[in-house]
Amino acid sequence: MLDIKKLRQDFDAVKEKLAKRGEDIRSLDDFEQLDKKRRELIQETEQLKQRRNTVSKEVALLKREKKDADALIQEMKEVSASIKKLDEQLKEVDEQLNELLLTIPNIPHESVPIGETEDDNVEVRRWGEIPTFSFEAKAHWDLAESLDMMDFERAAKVTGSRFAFYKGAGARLERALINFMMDVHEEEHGYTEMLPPYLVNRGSMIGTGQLPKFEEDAFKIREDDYFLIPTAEVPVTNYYQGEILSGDDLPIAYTAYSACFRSEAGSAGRDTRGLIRQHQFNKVELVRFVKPEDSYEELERLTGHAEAILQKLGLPYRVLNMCTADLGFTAAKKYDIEVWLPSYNDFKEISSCSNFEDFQARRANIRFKRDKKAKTEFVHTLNGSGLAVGRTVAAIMENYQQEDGSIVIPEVLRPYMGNREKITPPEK
RNA sequence: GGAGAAGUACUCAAGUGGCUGAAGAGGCGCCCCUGCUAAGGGCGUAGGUCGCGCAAGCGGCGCGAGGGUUCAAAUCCCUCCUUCUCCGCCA
Repeated sequence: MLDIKKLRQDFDAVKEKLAKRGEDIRSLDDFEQLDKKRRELIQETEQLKQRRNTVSKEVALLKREKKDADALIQEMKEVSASIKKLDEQLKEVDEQLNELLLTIPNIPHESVPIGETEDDNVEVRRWGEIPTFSFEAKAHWDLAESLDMMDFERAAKVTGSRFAFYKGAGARLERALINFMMDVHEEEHGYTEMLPPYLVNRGSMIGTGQLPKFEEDAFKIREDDYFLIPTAEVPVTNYYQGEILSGDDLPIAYTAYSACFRSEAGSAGRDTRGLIRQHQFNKVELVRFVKPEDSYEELERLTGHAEAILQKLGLPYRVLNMCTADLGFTAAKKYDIEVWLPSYNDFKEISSCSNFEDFQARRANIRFKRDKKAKTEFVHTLNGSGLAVGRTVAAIMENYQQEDGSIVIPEVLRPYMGNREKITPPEK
């Protein structure tokens, strides 16, 4: 959510910046009129309320002295009726304005490249050697079959498309990666581990910006107003919803593993095979609550934490500075980390690291005080995948495959895999 | 899921319709006294948010949330949320 005062003051400048996103921001046109109407109503109703407060005291005084107060009471009946009417109007305008503000995306940071398509994303660095194979490399879904690591067909029978059973070494690899990632972030990067709820309420989904605009992307529980989390970002960021933190405690850093659920509405026909695009997948998430002046430095740090996992696993990747068209609704700046996937003969997103500045903090009302006497300020929130686990499994399988059909396990993972060195077909 | 009870400020807590625009205590801050890691005294402590204003300031809203009754609500009524106790069920 944008600062309403800033929007009021720099309306045209903000509008211009938002236009660069290529988003439909026609709703902004109503802002000035609604804002004006709202303030008029507030002034009117507050004036009447002040009158009511004053007279109420006079009435109380008269009553105590057993004097007649009927005239005043009669007058106040009318005043109260007017207040009620005005308050109703105000409530309606407030709701309209709020609804409008909730659908306006964040303002891109000045370091974000302006662009119209994903081709305008800017590669900022690359790490690792893209592997070459002396044989025909297989896609992970084919490897999964020959090594009996996953079963997509039976998952379709049991649940539906875009679900998977992990089996045997596949299940073990997924679990090993979760533990490995969490351990690195906890022990080496200073994050506090968290295991959040997988269902959240509507307020939380609004807080981090999934709602109200993108309700069709989420799975909703029918009878309660609960949603399956699309990412641990939602419960973990909303952990401090409505709170005022102490400046001394910042930055606060949490790493959380969770299953993630996405309806993938609008993704029909994309990435239909394998682990790349599932309705349910595992992810280790990084979330940071920081002081505003630190947030861009913190974004670099957080991105580095995600990259460290790929480096330890020896997976080649590149980092992109996402352009205005590809920023998403909530981010002021976003780096995507893309891992090399031989089956795509291309890089594929495996992590997304964003600085939301105070956009989420305003929605979720997360503030801090620098010291006891300081004014409250909004924190800046950041998050990033550290990493998407299923895609990491796919990347390891494809990049570490051998001519004999086996998969070499990256060294750092071996302690988590019963010290095995490679994955071979299960014995019959 | 059933039955009861409760939610007041940083914490504890008083408060059944109008001198409560929330007593008192603790804590915290400043000061005094005394002196050395004790004790006492004084003053301050509703923060937050919204509106008007260049500002000092003025005003509105705030007693879990949202409605309602009333000239007037922390106080009465309704709905919801949360917590606690007992029962049921369950990992």
